[in-house]
Amino acid sequence: MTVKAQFDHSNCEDCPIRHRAVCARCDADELEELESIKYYRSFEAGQTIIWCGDQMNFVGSVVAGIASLTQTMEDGRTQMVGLLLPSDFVGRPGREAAPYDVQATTDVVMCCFRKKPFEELMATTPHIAHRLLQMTLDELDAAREWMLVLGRKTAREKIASLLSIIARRDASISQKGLTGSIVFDLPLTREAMADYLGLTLETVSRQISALKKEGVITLEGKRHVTIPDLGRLMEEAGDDSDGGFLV
Amino acid sequence: MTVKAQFDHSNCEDCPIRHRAVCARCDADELEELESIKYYRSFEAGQTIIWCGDQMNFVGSVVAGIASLTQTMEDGRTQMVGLLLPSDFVGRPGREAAPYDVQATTDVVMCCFRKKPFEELMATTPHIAHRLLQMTLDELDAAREWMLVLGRKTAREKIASLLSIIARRDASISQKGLTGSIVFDLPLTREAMADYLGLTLETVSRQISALKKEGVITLEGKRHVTIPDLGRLMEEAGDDSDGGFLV
DNA sequence: TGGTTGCTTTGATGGAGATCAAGTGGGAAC
DNA sequence: GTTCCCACTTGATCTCCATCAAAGCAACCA
Repeated sequence: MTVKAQFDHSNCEDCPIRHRAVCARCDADELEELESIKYYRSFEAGQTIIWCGDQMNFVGSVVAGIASLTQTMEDGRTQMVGLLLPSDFVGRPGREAAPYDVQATTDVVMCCFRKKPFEELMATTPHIAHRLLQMTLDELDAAREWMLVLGRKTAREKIASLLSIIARRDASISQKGLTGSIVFDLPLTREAMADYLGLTLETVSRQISALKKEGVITLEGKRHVTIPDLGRLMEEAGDDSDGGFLV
Repeated sequence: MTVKAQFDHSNCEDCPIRHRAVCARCDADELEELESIKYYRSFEAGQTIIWCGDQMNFVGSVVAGIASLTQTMEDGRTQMVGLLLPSDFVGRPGREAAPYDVQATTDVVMCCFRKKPFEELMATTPHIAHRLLQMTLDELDAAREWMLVLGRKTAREKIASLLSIIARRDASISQKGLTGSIVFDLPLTREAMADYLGLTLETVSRQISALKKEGVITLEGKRHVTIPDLGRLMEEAGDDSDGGFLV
C-alpha cells in the first residue's frame, strides 16, 4: 500500500470530478485502493437514490447534477435538509440505515465506493478519516446556518439566501459576466425551492417575481438567472457572513 | 502510552460526568494522556462561553448545566442552532475560529482539553477520531431533524417537539413517575425556547398554556413540568421518529 | 413595607404567508 | 397544427403567528 502522508490537491483544478472527499482521479494517484473499489452510478431526475431507513451499502460523491436530502412527515409535509452539489459527499461511514431520503433533483452521476471496503480503508488511512471529519463539520456548520434561515428569515430573505448560495457555488463552474454579474440556471423547481426554504411554491414564485421587478435579479425564461450585483442580493438575504459554510 | 483497542464504557453508569465523547473519569483509566491535559471551567448562567469568531483554544464536554449555540443577525434576530446538555461535546478539532456563540443558559461546568494536545492525541489515537466522527454525524442528524421542525411544524408542534426532546433526554436523569409520567424542570426561559423554535416568547407562552389547559402537560410554577403521557405529546409533535437523533 | 427587576401571562390588532382557485406559456407527443 | 401536460404565475381570501401593550407574580433589596 502506497499512501502519502498528505494529499496534494493543487492539481484538482484540472480534475473534472473535483471530489472534495475523495477525488476519484486525484486520489487514485495516491490511493490505488480507492480506485479499485470505485464505480459509477447514474440516476434520472426525480429518482430516489436512497430511501429513508434503507440499508446503505455505499458511500460516494456527486459527480454531476444535484441531489437533495429530504425528510417527510406522515401527513406529507416535506422539508429538504440538504442540497448535494457536484463534489459533495453522501453516506455515513459506520452507519447502517439512511436517516432521510436522497433524491436526484436533476439527472445525477455519482462516484460510489462500496461501504465495507471504504470503511476498512478509512480505518487504515487516518487522513481519510480526518478528511471526513472536516467535511462533516462543514456540513454541520451549513445545516446550522440554514437553521437561521428557516427560523428567522422572511420569505424574501430566504429566496435571496438560496440564490446567493447557488450563485456562489455555481460561480466557480459557470462564467461570470463581463460586468461581474453572475449567470446560472436554477437547478431546482419552485416546489423544490419551497421545500428547501420552508415555504409554499406560490410564495417562492411571488418573491422571485418581486426580486425580478425590483431589478435584484433578471430572469430569462423561468430558470435562467442573472445576478447583476451579488452584494445587493446578499444584503437582501440579510447575510453578514461570507457564506463559507453554506452548502 | 497505554491505549486499549476498544473503549469499554459499561462502567459509565456510575460516572457522574457521562461524557459521550471523552469521559473524563472513565477514559482516564484508559488514556492517561487525556487526564493530563484535562481541566475544568465553570460559567454562570447568561455568560458567553465562546464568542462567534473567537479563537478556540479548547474542546470539551458539558459536565453540568445547559449551554446553547446561537447565531445572531445584524438586526438582532437570533436563532439557537443547538442545545448542549450534559455529556455533549463542544469544539471543532482542526478549526480555528468558533462559528457561533456558545452561551451558558444555566450555570455550566465544562470539562476542557487544550486543543493542541487534544488534536495531537487524536492524530495518534484513531478511535478518538472515529468517535468524534460518529458524534459529529449524530449532531448533523439532530440539526437536520431540527430543520424539519423549524421549516414545517406549527407553533404547537414545535413546543411539543422541544418538550419531548427534553423529556426523553432528561428522563434518564430525573425520575419517572409511578404511572410512567415524566417529570422535569424546564431548563430554558420562554425566550430561549422561542429562540430555539423560531417563535416569539409570547407565542411560546400561549402554546404552553394551551397544552396545559388541554391536559397534555401539567405545570407547577412556571418551570416544573409533568408529562402524563409521552406518547400523546409525541403525537402532538407530529413525531413519527424515535427521536434518536435529536439533541 | 414598598419598590425594583426579571420572567411570564394575557389581550388586541395587524400582516406575512398559506390556502384555494384560475389562468399562462412552453415543450413534447400525436 | 393541435392537444396535452407540466411548471409556473397571479389573484382572492383566510389564518396563524408577530407585534404592541399591559398587567401578574415571585424573588430580591433597601
